[in-house]
Amino acid sequence: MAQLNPRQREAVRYVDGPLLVLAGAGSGKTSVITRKLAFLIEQVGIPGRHIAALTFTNKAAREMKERVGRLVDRKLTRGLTVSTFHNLGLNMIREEYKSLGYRPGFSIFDAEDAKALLQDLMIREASTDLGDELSDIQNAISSWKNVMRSPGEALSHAADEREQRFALIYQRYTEYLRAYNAVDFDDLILLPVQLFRDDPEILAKWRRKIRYLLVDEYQDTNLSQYELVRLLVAERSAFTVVGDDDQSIYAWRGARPENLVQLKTDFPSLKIIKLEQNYRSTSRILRSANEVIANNPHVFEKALWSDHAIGDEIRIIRCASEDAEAERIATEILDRKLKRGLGFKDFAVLYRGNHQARLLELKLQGYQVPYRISGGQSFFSRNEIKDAMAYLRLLLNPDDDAAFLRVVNVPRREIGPSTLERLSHYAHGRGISLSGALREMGAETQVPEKGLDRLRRFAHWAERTCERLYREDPIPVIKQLFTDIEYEEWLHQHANTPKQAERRMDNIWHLVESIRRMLDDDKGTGESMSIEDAISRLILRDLMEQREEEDDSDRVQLLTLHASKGLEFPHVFVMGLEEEILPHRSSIEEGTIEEERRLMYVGITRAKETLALTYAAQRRQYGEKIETIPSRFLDELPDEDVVREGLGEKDEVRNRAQGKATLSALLGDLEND
DNA sequence: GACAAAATCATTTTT
DNA sequence: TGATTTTGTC
Repeated sequence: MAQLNPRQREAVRYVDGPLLVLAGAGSGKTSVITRKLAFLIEQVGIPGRHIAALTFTNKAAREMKERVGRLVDRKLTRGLTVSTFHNLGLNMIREEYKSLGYRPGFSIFDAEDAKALLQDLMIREASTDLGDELSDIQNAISSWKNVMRSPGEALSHAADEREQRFALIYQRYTEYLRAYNAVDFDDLILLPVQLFRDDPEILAKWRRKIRYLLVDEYQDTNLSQYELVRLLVAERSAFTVVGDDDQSIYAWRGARPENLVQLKTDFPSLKIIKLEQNYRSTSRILRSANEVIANNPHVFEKALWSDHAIGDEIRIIRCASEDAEAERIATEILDRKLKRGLGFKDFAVLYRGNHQARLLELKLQGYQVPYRISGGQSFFSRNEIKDAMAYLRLLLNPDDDAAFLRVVNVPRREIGPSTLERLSHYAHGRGISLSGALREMGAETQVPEKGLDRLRRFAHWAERTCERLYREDPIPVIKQLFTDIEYEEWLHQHANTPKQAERRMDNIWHLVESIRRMLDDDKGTGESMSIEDAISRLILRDLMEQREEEDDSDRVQLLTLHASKGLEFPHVFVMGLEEEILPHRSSIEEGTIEEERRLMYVGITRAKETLALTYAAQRRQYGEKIETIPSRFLDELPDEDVVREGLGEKDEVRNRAQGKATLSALLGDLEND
C-alpha cells in the first residue's frame, strides 16, 4: 500500500459503493486492480471465490493473476475469478447449458467458422448476389448481437431492403448454430445476458457467487458486456471499473466508451477517482499527448502530469519515400543503440496497418537487426492446427458441421462434393446436423452406396474414438487419432518440402503437448480441467502463447498501434504519419477522426524517453506514386516540443523541381481553359 | 485434383 | 504493386 500514491490508495480502499477509476495512460492502473483484489480478500475479508476481475485479453488476465499471486497467499486466492469476459461467459454457459437449450460438448465457432457457415447459408438460400457482402453480413450480425438485438427485432427495425435481407440471414444463422449445438464468440456474452434476463433464479445464483466485480479497460466494453455487468452487480453495486476514454480504440468493434458516462446515470451514487499522475513518460511527451487529445471532446476532464524530467524533443522526420522511411528507422535504431549503449528491445516501431511493417522488416533484415513482430499469422491460423482442432471439436460435438466439413476429406476419404451435397440436403431438409443425418439416413436416400459407405465408416470411427476419449486417458487417444488418419503421410503429400511437413507435424505435437499440460496443470489446484474445457480455452486463444512470450530476447518490437495499448517502450517510432494512413482514409470518410486521434494518443503515450514520428513525402499506393499530406495530428503537437528533421538536400531539390513542374502544369491547364 | 492463369483487392481485430 | 483467391484447363 505504501507504494501507492494517495489517489491510487483511495481507489483501492473505496469499497462502499460503485467506483469508476479514470486511469490515464501509465498511471499504474494494473497495480491498483491487483492491490484492490488483495485488499478485498485480506482486509475486507471477501473470499476469493466470490470475487471476479474481468479483462479483455487472456494476456491481461494472466498477468493480473500472476501479480495477485505474488501479493496474496495462495490459499486465499482459491476460486478467485480473473478471466476475460468471454471466458466468464463460457463458464456460465457451461454451467447453465441445459437452461439455454444446449447439449453437452457444444462447440464454439470462431470468426472463420462463422464466416464459412454464413457463406454456406447464403449459397443455399440463393441470396442473389453473394460475394463481398459476406463480411458485411458477419459484421452486421456481430453488431446486432452486441446490442442484444434478436433476429426478429433486427428484421422489424430494418431500414432498407438490404438490412432486411441481412436480418433474415441472421435469423437462419442463429437457427443453424442451434442445430449444430454451437455458439459463436458474441454468444458467449449474449447468452448469459439473455439467460439472466429470463431466469431470475439463475441470476440470483450468480449474484450470490460474484459479490465483488472488477472490470479492466472498461471503455472497451460493448452494450451486451455492460448489460452483463449491470445484471451481475445489481443494486448491491459492489464493483470497480477502471478505464480511460482517451484510450478507446475499439469502437469499430462495438466498444462503447459511452458506457463510462452511462454508469453515472445507472448508478447515481457512483464515485469517480481520477489517476492523473503518469509514471511512464517524460513530461514533454506527456504534455504533447495532452495537447493532441485536447482536440477531442471530453466528458471527464483529465490532466495527466509527470514529475519526470522534460526530456528530449519529439522528432518529426520527413522522408522522401516509404523506402527512405523504413531505411531511416532501421539505421537510427542501429545508430542510437550504439551511441547510447541501448538494447534492441528498448525500441518499438508502431504503425497503423500491418502491411506497413513489410518494408521495415526487409530493412531490418538487411542490417541484421533482430525484431519481433506482433500479429501476423498466428499459431491457430495454421492449416494443420485448424485441422487438428476440427477433429477434436467433432469428437466432442458430432453435430459441429463446420468441423465435420473441414475434416471429412482431410486426409482424403474419397467423399466427393456431390455426396456431401446430397447429405447436407437431407440434413437441412430436416433441420439436423450432418452427423445426425448420417445416423438416421436409410437406403431410400439418393446418396450413392459407395459414398454413404465411406461416410458411415468415417462416422463410425469418430464415434468409437469419441467414446475412448471419455473413457481412457485422452492424450494417448488423441495421439492415436493422428496415426489412425495417417495425418503425417497426408502432410508429406501436400507439403512443398519434407521439412515443411515435419514442421507442421511438430506443430501438431506442440498442440497435443499443450493440451496435456492443461489437463495436468489443474490437478494440483484441485479443480480439474476436462478435455472440453481445454479445447474451448484453446479456441478462445487462451494458453499456448507462452511460447512467444517467454521469448524476451533482445529484439526491436514491431506492432500496430492497436496492439501496443497497455505496453511501454523507452524509445518509440511511430511511422506513416500521413493523412489517409494515421487518420485512416475510411475514418476520414466515416467521420471517426476522434478514434484515430486516440490511436495517435496511445502511440505517443507508449514512449518513456524518446519519440520519433515519421512520414514519407511520397509513397506508392497500389502501384501508383502518390504525394502524401502530413498527418493533421502532427500540427496538433506543441511547437516548442518538436523538432523537424528530414529530407536531405538532394531530396529538397528534387522536391522543389517537382513542385515547379506541377505548378507549371497547372498554369498550362489554366491557359488552355 | 493439380496447377497455372486471371481476377481481385488491399484497416485496426483483445475473443 | 504484390499477395491472395477464383477460375480454367488438363
